[in-house]
Amino acid sequence: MDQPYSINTLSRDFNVTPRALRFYEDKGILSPSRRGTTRLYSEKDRTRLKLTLRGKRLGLTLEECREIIDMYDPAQPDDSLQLLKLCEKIREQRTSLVNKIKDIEETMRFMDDVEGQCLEKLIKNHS
Amino acid sequence: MDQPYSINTLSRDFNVTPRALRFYEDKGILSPSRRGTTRLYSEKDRTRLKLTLRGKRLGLTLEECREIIDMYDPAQPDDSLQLLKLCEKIREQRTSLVNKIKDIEETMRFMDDVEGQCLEKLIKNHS
DNA sequence: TCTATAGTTTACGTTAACGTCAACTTTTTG
DNA sequence: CAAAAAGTTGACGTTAACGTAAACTATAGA
Repeated sequence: MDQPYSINTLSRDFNVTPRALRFYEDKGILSPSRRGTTRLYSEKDRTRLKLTLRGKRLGLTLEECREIIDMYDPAQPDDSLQLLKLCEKIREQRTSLVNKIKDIEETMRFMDDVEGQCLEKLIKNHS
Repeated sequence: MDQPYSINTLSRDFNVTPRALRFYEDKGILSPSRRGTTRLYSEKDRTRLKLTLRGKRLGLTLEECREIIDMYDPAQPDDSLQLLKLCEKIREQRTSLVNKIKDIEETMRFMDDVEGQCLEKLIKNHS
């Protein structure tokens, strides 16, 4: 269940290169333990990697991904002020996500429009 | 109504630098006319710029933006085969957008989760 | 007409996110 | 135990998307 993953296994599972995994480690996104010099990735690393790749698909930078991911770390602060700051960050992220959805919806409408014109021409060609 | 825009006006309107506008021209996204050597941007350029920036916010490359934008050009083909290919492209783009929405929804759920934990701790701190 | 102001081209610099060797060191396995 | 397989650390290369500075040119207002 909680067996560690080698760098090659993880890279195959997520379809990224080992180089990328080492790079993410450099950027503080992953922090595999070591057996000697060999990296051992945990379930937590898998989760963080998954969140990172999801963020990338949405156009976030690795730095932005890390910001989001670090929110989740059980090492969350106990300090009320810090917790409130976290809540504010969450609010900002939500706004940004809502805006992205709006962008997507508008792009969808754009596609509909283009498709409409396209079909019209196709029909015309066959009459 | 259809007065042309200077490079500075356009850059202010969309909050991008003149350098970026020239760069987009280099990449075939914008194609302003000229009065002498000075660029004159049309309404069409504004539209294309708007679509480009929208694409960028969704994490598309300029090249991908151009692909989408070029679909709309009234210079659409009359050739049925080309039109069908365009339809296929539209289908692919839709799939990609739907996937992005899924990613956003999952990220939203993630945020909810983090916020939940956060509020829990805050309440605990005040009891 | 003179001088700001706006605009142009050319070209090198920069940052993010890896790719691609090279040169070793460990493991693992037949 | 020897050779192949897996992994490691540099370190330089690459692409996208501009930033930035230099050196002019054109145009517009006092």
